[in-house]
Amino acid sequence: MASIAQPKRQAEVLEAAVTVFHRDGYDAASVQSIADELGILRGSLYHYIEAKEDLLFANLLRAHRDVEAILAEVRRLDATPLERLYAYTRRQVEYTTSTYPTMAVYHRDADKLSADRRRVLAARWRRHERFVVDCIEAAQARGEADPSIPAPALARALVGSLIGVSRWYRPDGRLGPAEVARQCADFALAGLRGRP
Amino acid sequence: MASIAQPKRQAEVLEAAVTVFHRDGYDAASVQSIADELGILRGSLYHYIEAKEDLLFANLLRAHRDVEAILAEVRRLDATPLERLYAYTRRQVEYTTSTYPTMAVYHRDADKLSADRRRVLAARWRRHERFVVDCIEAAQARGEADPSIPAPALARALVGSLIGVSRWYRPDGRLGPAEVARQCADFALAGLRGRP
Amino acid sequence: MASIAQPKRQAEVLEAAVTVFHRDGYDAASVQSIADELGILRGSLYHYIEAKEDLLFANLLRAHRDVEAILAEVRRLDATPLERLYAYTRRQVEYTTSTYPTMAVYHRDADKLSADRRRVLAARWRRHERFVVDCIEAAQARGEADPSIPAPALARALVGSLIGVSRWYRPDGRLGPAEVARQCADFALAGLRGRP
Amino acid sequence: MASIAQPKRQAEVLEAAVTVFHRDGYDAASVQSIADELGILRGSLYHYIEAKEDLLFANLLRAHRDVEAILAEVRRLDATPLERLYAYTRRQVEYTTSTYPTMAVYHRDADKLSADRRRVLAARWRRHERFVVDCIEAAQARGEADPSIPAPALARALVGSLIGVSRWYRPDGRLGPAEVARQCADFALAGLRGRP
DNA sequence: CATGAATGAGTCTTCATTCAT
DNA sequence: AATGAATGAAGACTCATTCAT
Repeated sequence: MASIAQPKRQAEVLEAAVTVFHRDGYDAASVQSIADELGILRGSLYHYIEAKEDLLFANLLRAHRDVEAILAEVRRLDATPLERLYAYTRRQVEYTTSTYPTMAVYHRDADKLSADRRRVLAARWRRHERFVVDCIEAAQARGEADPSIPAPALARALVGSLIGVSRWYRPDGRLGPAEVARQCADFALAGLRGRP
Repeated sequence: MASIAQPKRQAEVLEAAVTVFHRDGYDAASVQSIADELGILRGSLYHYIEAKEDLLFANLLRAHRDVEAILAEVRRLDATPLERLYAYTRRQVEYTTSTYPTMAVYHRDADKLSADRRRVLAARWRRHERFVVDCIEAAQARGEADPSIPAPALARALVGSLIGVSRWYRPDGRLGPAEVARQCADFALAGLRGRP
Repeated sequence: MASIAQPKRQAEVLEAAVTVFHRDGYDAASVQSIADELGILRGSLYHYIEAKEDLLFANLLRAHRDVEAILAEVRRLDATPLERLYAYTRRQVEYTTSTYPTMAVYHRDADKLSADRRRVLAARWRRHERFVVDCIEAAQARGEADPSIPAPALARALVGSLIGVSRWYRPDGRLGPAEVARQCADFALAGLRGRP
Repeated sequence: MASIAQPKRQAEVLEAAVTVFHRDGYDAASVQSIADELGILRGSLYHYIEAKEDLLFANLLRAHRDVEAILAEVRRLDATPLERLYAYTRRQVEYTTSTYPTMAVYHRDADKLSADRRRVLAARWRRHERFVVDCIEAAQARGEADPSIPAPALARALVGSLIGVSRWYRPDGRLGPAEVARQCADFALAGLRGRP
């Protein structure tokens, strides 16, 4: 980002971008339509960015910062591994639903970024996954999670459930973020525990 | 599809397309690169299709036919609802992994289709979901599935797990289709059953 | 037309287009060659238009506006029907010759437009014809025009003569617009009067 | 034309072509649609022709042969110049209307031919015009045609009327060829005679 | 900060034509 | 005669980006 502008305007630009990216897909979204969304001209957008890709990257980077804050918070919890996983799941789903289009864009369009930027995100994503795997292994060690499935596989299944939410959730639906988060966490945690 | 050609060549064309769509994304995939994959000229591709979109649609339609065959097979099973769901989950994951790039393209690019075609797929998708919801409701009625989460929510969670597989599975990974299917089905079924 | 541009540039673009359309025919005329005529790049042309067809339509619409101004002027004349027809014929031919390529393009390429736009022009063209038919009927009623031929047929013959001019007239020929107009009007009016 | 085929088939091919050329315009008419009209495949058409242009040229050449037959017939008439012109006009209009789409294609699309072929037709067209001009000059010399307009100008006006017919005539209209021809000839001849 | 004209590379698609079968 | 797969050139149009004002 050229980032010379006032933070407020920057945030508006990012939000307009993520809205359009979500609606049209990153590739099909034109710089024009983002400018339209903001009520400015195409050329004027280039005061805030250097390239269209910046708008995607900045949004996804923000998502990572937010999610990492959730992780830090969960880490600070005085709780068993399974309780941590439950807390993580709920907060993650709440985040996904309340910032609605962001995570949907993340999971669909992150790989449209340049190789360099993709690597930056991938590294942060791996740390995220590592946290989940670690929790699951600890839970398995305590006999609280299904030992017949390797922790990485369980982690993929758990995270997959969370990602799934960004595919179907709509802010105007019947269920609010909290309820969705509860249901999703209950399902995932039972899945982790496995059959009695 | 213009479909005047020999079925074998048609199938090759479709496969080349899905390979490229998976690698580059539907929007970023050029007709040129699909032709390259086939070793023919860009223009020659238009013997088999009328538009690039046909290649996406034909692939996704085939996926629906295949999945519906799985559904029919599962329906014919002499089993409890939960057993049906288990069988469904395993076969679905086996299908996803063995036709590898197809379902990944489905879940990422289906909404790039024209409105008409999107509607066609959406209708078939709803029937698919309905099947899952029905099974879950039957299982809940028999006390075999968690009654504290509405069936549609459980269905979304279950199906989300399956879709998740198409996001991370790679055919050259350590786990084969059968094993992935087993782990995924075990996780999802435990999730359905809920806490003991 | 996207019509955001300065009117002067717009007019230059239209004129370049009509020149090329006349030289090559609408279908065979490439957007490239119109851009060449203007000394800009192919892509730059799309600042002024949304599609090649816009260039044809805008030119033909302008022709209609101009011709309708002639009709209005003739209507205001204090004259007999036949005198009106004579005035109409002369001015129409003068217009055709002085805006040279425009009417030639009109009569050759108008039916290349989309159905919608063709309808717009056809409606205006019918009003034009109606004016001529009305004048002829009035002249017949006063015994000043051949009563043995139906007015619509005479109108077609008259208008056909005018259109014919756009087929052979060249601005570098021996005859100027005024002379051509006089000759054409004398011929057509004698044709209307019929044999003595 | 490759002309190895039976004359009957050849004629069918030519007619299909002129029908499509008239409907779509030469440039926009695809070889495909001509093949469709004949119920054969695109490739098969190339047994009868070497290039699409052959179909246009052959049709226009046939028109010239037919028109020249009319001219020869009129020349043989034992009549005054004006009577000849009247006979010429009627037969020409009858020909135009009865072979309906052919002359319409001639006057709209002849200049799409290659330079060589355009020259061939142009030469024959000039002979045609010369005949008309000669008749008019003879008529003027006998005081039977308006002397205040140069013969070439009158010829253009006369021929323009004839061409005009091919623009609006439809075979399903109210007027038959004979009637149209009479009206058109009466108008044109009165135009030639000029004011009494 | 904003404008809007211009760029230039790239995309999908069409189509006349050829040729082995 | 007919087929239909393949060609290759050309066309309209899009769009991210730049820059003088």
